[in-house]
Amino acid sequence: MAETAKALETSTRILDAAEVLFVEHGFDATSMRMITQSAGVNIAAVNYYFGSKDGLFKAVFERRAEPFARLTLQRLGELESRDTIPTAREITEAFVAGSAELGRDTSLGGLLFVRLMGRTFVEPHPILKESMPRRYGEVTRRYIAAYRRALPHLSEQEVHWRFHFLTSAMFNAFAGNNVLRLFMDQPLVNARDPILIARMLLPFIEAGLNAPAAT
Amino acid sequence: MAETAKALETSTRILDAAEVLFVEHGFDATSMRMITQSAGVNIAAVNYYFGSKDGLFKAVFERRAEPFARLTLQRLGELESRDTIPTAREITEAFVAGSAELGRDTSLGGLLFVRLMGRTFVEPHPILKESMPRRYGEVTRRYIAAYRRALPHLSEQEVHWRFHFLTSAMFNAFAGNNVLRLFMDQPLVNARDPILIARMLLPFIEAGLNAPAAT
DNA sequence: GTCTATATTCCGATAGAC
DNA sequence: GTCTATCGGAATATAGAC
Repeated sequence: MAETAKALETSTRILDAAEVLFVEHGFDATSMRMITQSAGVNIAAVNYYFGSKDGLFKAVFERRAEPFARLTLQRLGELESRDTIPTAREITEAFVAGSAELGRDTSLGGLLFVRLMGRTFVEPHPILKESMPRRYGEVTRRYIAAYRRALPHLSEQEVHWRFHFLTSAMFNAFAGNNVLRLFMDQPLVNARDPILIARMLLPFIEAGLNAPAAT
Repeated sequence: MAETAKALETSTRILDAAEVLFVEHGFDATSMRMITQSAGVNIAAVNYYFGSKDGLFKAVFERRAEPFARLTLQRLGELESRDTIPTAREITEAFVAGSAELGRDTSLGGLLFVRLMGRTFVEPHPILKESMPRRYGEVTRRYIAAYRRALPHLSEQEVHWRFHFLTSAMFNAFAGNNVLRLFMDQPLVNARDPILIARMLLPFIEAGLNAPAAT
């Protein structure tokens, strides 16, 4: 309590501004001048607090990583503490709810983070090569294990494929990366409401997961 | 026949090199020096042939646009020339086959193009704002119309949503943008074979499309 | 911790010789 | 058409005063 409310710490202001700009323009197209100007801090502050632009990017990611992993794992844990084996639908609800919930809670910057994820798939930054599996390896393994129990008619490989498909659809949907937005002059769907997106996603993914094995 | 075989035209060499580098690193992270060096041409050649880096990017896209649109439209046309209404499965096969076929025919650079598409969703370059709807508007409209006939239990909005989901899953799958690759140290599935990808995709997408409407 | 000033590098683009 | 040389600007990063 030694410090009175002094608006926001400089490092936090940098993280907030950088997160928005990285999501909006990508890593390369975002300069440190844009970031520091948007944050209202001095240009040298980034190097002082984060060492480099790469270090800042990693810090932006790390800040959201733990809450996201904890939330999705907790949801799955609640599901698995019951007597019956969770269905694919229930597992998907737990997984999607994590993102949708983060998306609603703007104080956590959740939607921004999900969009950043969507970006990172197509443009993986080398600095995350080590930290991402450490952060999310357990999440991925445990969800895939749950899906395998729910979908005994599928081989392990095919469960992995379907997890790949569902995460692609999900992260792109929450991120608003829409082929319709690119291909049509006036796309009919362009919603940003995480609740609506989750409602549209669930039947599609549930049915896709439960589909018979590939021939 | 006035020209003897002189390896490859300079402009084509530039297009080929630029396509690979744009896909690999993105537009901003790819410099004209990287491109001209990879193509083995002079640094000034890009401006001579394409006017600017933006012009080159547009040319890279335009080169693949027409064959892709023609192929997918032709497939759908064949389907609709029959007596019966095409099923969601058949429409999806026609759509996916277009990408899978381009992916197989390396002389067309198809897989590269699909990966470039996947990138463009998350990082739309302003220079494509006008040309993309012009090129692909008809493809999108006609496929969505076909899906609407095949899925009369869904509202127009929901058909658009599901088209969004299926294209996300498809383009990411063909592009290899895999959450597993990012989250796990040794992902189980990382295949690049378009035929295998299409075989894994189809049951998932078919079932997802035919799923009941969202509650 | 915060700031100014600057070092260094690389970028896209072009002028002009051949 | 192809090349060299270079311009003007913006990038990251840092040295050093306060």
